[in-house]
Amino acid sequence: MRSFLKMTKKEIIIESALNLFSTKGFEGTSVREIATEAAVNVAMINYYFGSKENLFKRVVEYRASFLKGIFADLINNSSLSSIEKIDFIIDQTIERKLSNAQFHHILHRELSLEHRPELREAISDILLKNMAPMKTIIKNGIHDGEFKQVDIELTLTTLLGTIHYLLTSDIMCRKILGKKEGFSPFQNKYLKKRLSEHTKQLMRSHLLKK
Amino acid sequence: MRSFLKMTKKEIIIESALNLFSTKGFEGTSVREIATEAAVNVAMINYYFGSKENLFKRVVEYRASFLKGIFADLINNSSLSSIEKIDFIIDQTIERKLSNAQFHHILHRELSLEHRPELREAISDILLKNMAPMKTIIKNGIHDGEFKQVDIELTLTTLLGTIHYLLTSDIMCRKILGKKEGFSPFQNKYLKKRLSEHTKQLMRSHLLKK
DNA sequence: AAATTTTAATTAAACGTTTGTTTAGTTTTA
DNA sequence: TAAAACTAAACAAACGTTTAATTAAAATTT
Repeated sequence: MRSFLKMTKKEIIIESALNLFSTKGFEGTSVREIATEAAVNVAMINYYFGSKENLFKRVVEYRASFLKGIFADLINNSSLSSIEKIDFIIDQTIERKLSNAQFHHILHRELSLEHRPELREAISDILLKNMAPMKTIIKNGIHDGEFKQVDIELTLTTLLGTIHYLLTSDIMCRKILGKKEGFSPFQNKYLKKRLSEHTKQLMRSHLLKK
Repeated sequence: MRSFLKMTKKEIIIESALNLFSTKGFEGTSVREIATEAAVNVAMINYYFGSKENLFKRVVEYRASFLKGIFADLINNSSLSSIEKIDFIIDQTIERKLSNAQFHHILHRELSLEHRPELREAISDILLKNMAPMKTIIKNGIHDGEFKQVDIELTLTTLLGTIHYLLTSDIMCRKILGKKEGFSPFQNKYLKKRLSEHTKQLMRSHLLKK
């Protein structure tokens, strides 16, 4: 059992729901399971959130706030070259995706479904807002002559796609890297370093002029 | 309604299930929905497949056979350089992922869940078998001195991740590419070409020695 | 070729569970 | 003492599955 120290019951429910939704999916998780995990009465969930679907939205909102405003001040940092900014973005993205792997699973799973269109809209907006500053950095790099004239949107897709694809599941990650069953990828320093080095090298040869 | 010409009822059920599972998820789809879509009695599903979960496995098996044995003979084709083989793989992968987008959603969604471990095992094996010949091609390219000494597994991750990430959802695809709501990405020739050119260019600068 | 038997396909109805949600009452807090 | 937090129990609806009966097709025997 996790420790729910210094948390309101509402937060405990959200954290429990996040945990279950990410491993079992929305429809695969019952409110009774959430209640048990959070050690509260079933009725409390509807008392606090009105409905299961509403709880789901609050889970997304709750965690989405973690992602806000990153990279925004990186754009105007004149002491870094564009490729150094890309390096920074790569490490930040790996760090963030690794430590919130579960949450990212929820987002992308929901995106690939055709239920709850407003939620899909909200999720894609979250992800897109995150891409906006990256886009500007590449654009500036091109404008300054540091970068080649690449396809900006698809370059971002490559950056995020590489990291995301590896983290789709622990099982795939293990198999891609040829690791044994004991290997748990998501808390692994070696994995972080290897992924970081590959992605940086990739972006350098893709972006930098010769 | 789709036309189920020249299909056995079993196949009709599988196709209907594939369609619904991919848009609403496994738990989000009821057997009654599947029965309605396939225009058969509810009991027929358990009659033919035993259970809903079994039907799901059969859906995966059914479509997985489409993916078998591709690229296997590409390895020994001596009339193509390694980078030309990569080009071929890129176009094939785009084509295949685009025309089976729904099915790929099912696979990756199931992978990101922690339900049904045997199925996750089976799916990751399917995906991995697909990567094996690609791996060999890159390995050979390196050995022949045509390619740099890159991280082979992560290079594949990049190749597949780029394509996969763009196709996570039509809504994300539209937003990444800055298209209006009418734009339907998955049957779009322009998208194919743009994605193909970007990925090829990316792989060339990543793999080829200068 | 017709009649008969056997097997397979199909159906409507019901099964017991589980689902998300609500109610009505109780305890706790302010 | 009024509002908020919390509980056990019950709610109807939906779930996957099974049953028992019927129709259609295939195989076998006359």
